[in-house]
Amino acid sequence: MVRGPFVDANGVKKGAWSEEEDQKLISYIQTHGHPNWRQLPKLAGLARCGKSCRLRWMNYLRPNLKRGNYTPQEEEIILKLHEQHGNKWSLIAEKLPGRTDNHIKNHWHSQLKRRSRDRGKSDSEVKGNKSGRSNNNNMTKHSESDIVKAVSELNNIFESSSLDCTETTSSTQAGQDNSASFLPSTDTESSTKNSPEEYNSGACQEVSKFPEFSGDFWTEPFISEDIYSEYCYPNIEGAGDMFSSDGALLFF
DNA sequence: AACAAGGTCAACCGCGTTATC
DNA sequence: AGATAACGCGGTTGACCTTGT
Repeated sequence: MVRGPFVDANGVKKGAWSEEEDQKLISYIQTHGHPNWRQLPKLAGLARCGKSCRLRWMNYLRPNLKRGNYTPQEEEIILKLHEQHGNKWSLIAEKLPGRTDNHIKNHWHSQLKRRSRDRGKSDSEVKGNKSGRSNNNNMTKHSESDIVKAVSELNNIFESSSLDCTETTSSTQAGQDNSASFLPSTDTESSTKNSPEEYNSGACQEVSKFPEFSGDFWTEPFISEDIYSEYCYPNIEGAGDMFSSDGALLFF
């Protein structure tokens, strides 16, 4: 799925990341943070450029990333925000905790672009589309208030969610949406070698303290970024500044 | 079963913006 | 104020996967 690893003329490694490289990057950022991406690869013992390290961390290794299928709510927000802002993926990503601009961009190009196009067609045209998923076809142009409302509803879900950091729950149920797979799984048999989940579990030294995330992203308590900073940036001050004292996200 | 076409997604590249000297 | 470095964003690529024929 990804370019095979190779070394360019400057001795900089490119292409797919190995597990060892991931662990080096995770381990370094865990301890030192990432005040300077340019210097980071050298200090971390990686033969990568800073950009590559940053991208790998931001899109794949960073704790609290949400992977797996997009929920209808998420897709709706993406569609609305894209309608309003265009290809401002980082801006859209800000409204979708756990999703990265790169992921959203990919999802847009692979699925939502088509759906958005269908919205511009008449109902009869859309019905004639054999691959059309009709659940969103009745949507119309969105006003700013629509978007604010949708995002606000999501924020309410996050803010109203309680979180007990000391609580551990049973391992995830078989067959459920793996959208919360950024959390380390306690089921070692089911974890896939080289999976991002496995990497992320290594990113946090005290993985057993993570509460298990056992349900849908939109209905389960959202994992507070305080936990993110506490467990994954144990040595970095102010890592949780982007969150309010009660743990609510300050994204909105 | 074999092949082709389209889909998916991690990663790279180039450029604009911001920070620092 | 200008030059340079560093960062971040959006577009694009390329290899694997899935689906259709």
